[in-house]
Amino acid sequence: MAFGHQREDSRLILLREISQEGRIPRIDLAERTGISRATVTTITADLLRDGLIEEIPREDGAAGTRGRPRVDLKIAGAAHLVAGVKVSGSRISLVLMDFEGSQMAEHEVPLGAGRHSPEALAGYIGDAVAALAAKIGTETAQISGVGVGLAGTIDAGAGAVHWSPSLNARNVDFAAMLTERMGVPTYLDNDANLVAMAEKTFGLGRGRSDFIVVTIEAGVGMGIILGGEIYRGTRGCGAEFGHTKVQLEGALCRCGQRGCLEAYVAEYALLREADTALGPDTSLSGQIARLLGAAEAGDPTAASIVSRAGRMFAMGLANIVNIFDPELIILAGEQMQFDYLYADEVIAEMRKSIVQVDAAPPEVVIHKWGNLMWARGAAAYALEFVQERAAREGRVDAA
Amino acid sequence: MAFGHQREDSRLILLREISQEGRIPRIDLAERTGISRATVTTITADLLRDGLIEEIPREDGAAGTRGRPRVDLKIAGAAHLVAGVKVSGSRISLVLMDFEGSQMAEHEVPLGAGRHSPEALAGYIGDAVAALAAKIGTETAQISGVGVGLAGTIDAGAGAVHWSPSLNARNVDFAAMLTERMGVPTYLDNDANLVAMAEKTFGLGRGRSDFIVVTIEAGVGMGIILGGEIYRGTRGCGAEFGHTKVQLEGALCRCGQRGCLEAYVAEYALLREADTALGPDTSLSGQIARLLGAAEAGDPTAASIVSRAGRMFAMGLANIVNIFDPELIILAGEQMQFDYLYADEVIAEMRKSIVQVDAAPPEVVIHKWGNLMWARGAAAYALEFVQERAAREGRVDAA
DNA sequence: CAATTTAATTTGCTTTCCGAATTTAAATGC
DNA sequence: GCATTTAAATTCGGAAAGCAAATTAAATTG
Repeated sequence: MAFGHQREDSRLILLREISQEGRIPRIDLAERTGISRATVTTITADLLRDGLIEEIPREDGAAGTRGRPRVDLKIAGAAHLVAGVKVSGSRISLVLMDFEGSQMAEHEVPLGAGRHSPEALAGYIGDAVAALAAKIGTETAQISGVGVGLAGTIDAGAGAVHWSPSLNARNVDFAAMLTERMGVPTYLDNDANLVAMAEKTFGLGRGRSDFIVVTIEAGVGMGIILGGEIYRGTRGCGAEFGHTKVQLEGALCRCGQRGCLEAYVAEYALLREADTALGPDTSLSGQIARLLGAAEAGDPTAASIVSRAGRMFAMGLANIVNIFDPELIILAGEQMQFDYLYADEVIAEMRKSIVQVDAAPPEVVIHKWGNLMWARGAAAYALEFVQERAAREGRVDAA
Repeated sequence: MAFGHQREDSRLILLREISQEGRIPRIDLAERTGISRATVTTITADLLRDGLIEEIPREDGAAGTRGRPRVDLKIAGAAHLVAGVKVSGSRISLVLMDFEGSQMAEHEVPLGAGRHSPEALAGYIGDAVAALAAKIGTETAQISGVGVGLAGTIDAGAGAVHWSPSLNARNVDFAAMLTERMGVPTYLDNDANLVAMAEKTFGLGRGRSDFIVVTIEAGVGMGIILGGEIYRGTRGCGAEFGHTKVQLEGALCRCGQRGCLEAYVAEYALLREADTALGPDTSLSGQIARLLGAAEAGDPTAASIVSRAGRMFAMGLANIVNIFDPELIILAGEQMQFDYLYADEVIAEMRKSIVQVDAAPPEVVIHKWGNLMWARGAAAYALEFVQERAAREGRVDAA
């Protein structure tokens, strides 16, 4: 029996397949997974009994074919609840999802700027999750898993925060702390990885197993999906795209080193140059807009600042492509203000800088999303764990 | 039964473990693999019957312990033969290995410079393999697998050569051609990957599952091992470390682009600057020596050339670390003449350029090896496939 | 030489999952 | 309206993998 060796067993494989496809008949499940029809019947019967999946009664569109009609299966939304939490500098954003991935509620609470003690932050998160659950008239105890995204260097496997701008302590076993505080299994990850997760589950990376997500906000982040899994490096602190070097002895980065990509393309990098070129301005975002406007209007200094940022970004991106050879790159961002980095010229320049082979260069897509995407990614991350648990446990005791 | 689903089955897991450990008693196999002792007994009995492994009669050193003595198992060298082939610009290098990985013979034949037709090159390789087999009084048909390493962009999975400096045609289904020509399954890969393979199997990467190998010869290459497997990118043409960009609008590379790492550290890059600084020289390697000597002696121009190459190399290396966060980097090279790139200052500079976290920076080791290491990597690559086949087939008909 | 210790094997059983045969639920033909 | 066809789903018997517990084997110790 394949029981002792706890590798991916067929229950999980089928559950994942159903989840990914949304709705799918048994015969297609057998086809896609290579599991025999007989076994698919047995296992899906189990999953149905356990309340993890449901049959969809009629497939209206598919009339007219002879033979016994296929019966689509889907994930039973009601089986579980998961929450996704994103902690940013100024607030905590949350979403509540059912087992199907449908959003049930969202919630935001302000968070005092600066660093917090781990205990305090765990408390804020716990309270926010409780408030989130209350929105659909339930409570924290009914949630099967919570995903939490945090900026900083995080060891997702161990659930530890090595360092984060939101915490005033280093090397905190934060996942365990949250799990204990809420009484719900909590999974921690770096926020860039969560965007990758969101793209994989709901976004443009759906169905793709190898792609890279680049995010720009205050800094430049990257999430890498290899073989359908988040790649984290050995110590869980790889993918520091923003601190790859694009210039020897280059511009000063806030990490203290020189020549980091971030030191050319991040907001603060443009601001300091804008101040030099256009004179200081009290409004930060206003100043960026002024700079872009001046560049547009033909101001040579402003244009050179913006164009250099774009070319540096293209160079950094090309390096990623040369190393990973991904099939898809998703440029994801919350704000429109980084449009100049996502411009066609920049992408074209990147294409010119990669190693030329016969195969087509990687697809590059731009995906703008709102604030809650981070939290949705966190929820998707938790959902994977909950699916795995649900598949492993024979029966689920939904209250 | 786990038969229909052909995932890694226990036979292969145990065979691999024995192979990796060299010699290991059953009880440790059970311990390490998580397979029960009962099953280990059953499976190893099978493997013994099939002649794939052997018991080692006495373990002399381990006397003095109570209880029934452990009986070490090892791979049966005689079970299979594999060959490794490396095609370089001027010759074909080959090694013959037994199933244990012990070298049985080596062979080298000159190869006319320049490009060859696929048919011709397949012929040369086939003849060379036959000559290799003849060295131990056997023939090609007795070899169970051949690994072949080639420079160029190669799709290892498909066995296709997109482009290679050794071939005068593009997109050749070269593995199939060799398999047919020799009547032995042949596995193709990029030569940088083979060095990684050699390091993993025999070298400093032994027992490591995540590391990176950087090679310098004419160009700069990289092999990436993630999770014990060679990472190849989506289209099998990633890891182009030599063409990552280290300078915007930088030095001209032979690939036609500007600012590639290679354009600062490769032999030809140093040569063209050396010619400018010291005047031309007819002897290529002599000129490099002259340059290094002058730098050593305090010539400021020469020193600046060499030091810039070193700093550029450090920067490229730091980028790799920032992206992958490997536990180990192996700087592998055939020749001593790149010592200046492997100098302590260069490594120190790299360390300063990576993102600082609490965890220790990756270990960096330098490994110099001879010409046959490539071929040994190719053989190790073929060996993996032969092991897999042997584990899958119930019985092996050794002639 | 009996007791002890540890490794390896044997035995009986459980679990998983397949192939083949069968049943089911429709559409179609007459 | 009823037999026929078609395709999906299910049932049934069996085979393989692999475990736990009991047993056997080979050594040391007192």
